[in-house]
Amino acid sequence: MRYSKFIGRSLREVPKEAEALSHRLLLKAGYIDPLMAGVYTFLPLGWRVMRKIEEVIREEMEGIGGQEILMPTLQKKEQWLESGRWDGPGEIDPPLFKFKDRRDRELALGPTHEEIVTDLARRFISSYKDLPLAVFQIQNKFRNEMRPTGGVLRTREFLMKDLYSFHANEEDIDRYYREVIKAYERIFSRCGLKVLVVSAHSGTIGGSESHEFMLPATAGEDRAVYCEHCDFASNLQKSGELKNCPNCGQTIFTTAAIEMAHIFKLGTTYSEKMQAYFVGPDGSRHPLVMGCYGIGLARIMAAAIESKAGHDERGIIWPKELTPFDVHLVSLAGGEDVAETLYGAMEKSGLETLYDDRDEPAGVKLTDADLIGIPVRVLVSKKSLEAGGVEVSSRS
RNA sequence: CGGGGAUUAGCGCAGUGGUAGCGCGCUCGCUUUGGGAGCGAGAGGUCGGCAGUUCGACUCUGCCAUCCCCGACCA
Repeated sequence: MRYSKFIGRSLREVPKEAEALSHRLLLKAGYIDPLMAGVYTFLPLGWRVMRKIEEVIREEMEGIGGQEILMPTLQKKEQWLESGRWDGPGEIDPPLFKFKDRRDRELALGPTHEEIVTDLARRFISSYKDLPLAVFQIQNKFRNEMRPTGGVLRTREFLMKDLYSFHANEEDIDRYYREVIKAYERIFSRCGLKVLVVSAHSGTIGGSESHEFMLPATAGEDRAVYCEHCDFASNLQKSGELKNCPNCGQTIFTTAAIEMAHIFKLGTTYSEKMQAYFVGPDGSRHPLVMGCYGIGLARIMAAAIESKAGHDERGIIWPKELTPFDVHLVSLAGGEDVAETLYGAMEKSGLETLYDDRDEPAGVKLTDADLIGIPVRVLVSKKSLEAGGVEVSSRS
């Protein structure tokens, strides 16, 4: 794509509201644009990164047998009354965005899909022979947060991958839960993120056991404790302050962290409330054993930048899997014609190319290239041509 | 929801009780071109909203809205 035609080119000055590093860089480089508190447009660069993240997640979810579906954003009150999360003591937190349609019927925007998916399950799953079953979607969620923070780190509308699994018994969900953890570890490692898997509270989602995937980062709102000698790690909220590892007695470390993902063993909480049963080999009815597993896509985008390898003083440095384009082609004075030809050839060969064809001084184009953070740069100029060709360099 | 800060051109900011300016960006022309270029000429504003005080309000007062930061919650 030609940078001269982009909607959302880089900014000389960053809006002062941005404090978090990833927020500043995403705004300055033209990846996102704010609409209101906690609501953003993803501009071409930002959306391409989101699609890359989506692809990594999709591959890994399909790799563990997840079937992709798309459930509605508009949800009806009745199902939320069934689960007890519409209002009252069991009300979901943050609360639902609720409103009425033209017939005065109460609706909500979905913040998560346990109700919808459990309803699907009770109608489509009837026998133990149908189990296990896992479905996932990548869909916009709406949460009426008290306070959105850190740009795209915590928003009121956000793209989330949510996976739901259904099992005949505890042993089977234990097995699948471990598979999901491995798939998540692959997702984060492919996105260049070194995360801690910590045990956590399950909040208003409910269930018996839950884990969070935390990225140590100063912008994080959470705190995690972990042991460097064994695999003990926990959300500080759950473990409380610790000096020594409860497993091996070694010193415990504490770090600020971004919650990247959260997974839950829901057990039969929802299936019992919503009467989602299956018939076992013995011919009697049992409630489905459920798990749910969520990842915030924009958080991965922001976290990749917040991580140590994701930026330097000049701008963003994308990992290969997330970069919005494979190559950043930059023409400088005297290199325009060759750059045009090269651009055509690169596009034709299937290389995703961002072509900075603007008539701008070298300083502007090079500074923007550093800011945008595409890992490979190809420079064509009079100087490079005199030296026999083009310059290829790596952002890191 | 509690506390703090803010709202003037696309972005960053000045400013005064007498009807608004700077830098960047944008448009046109010329010059320039290896690290955010130069000169010249332009376009762009109901000064967040509603009341009030006043001969006169962007400026003073009140209410409201919106945004940011800190706290409790989340992917």
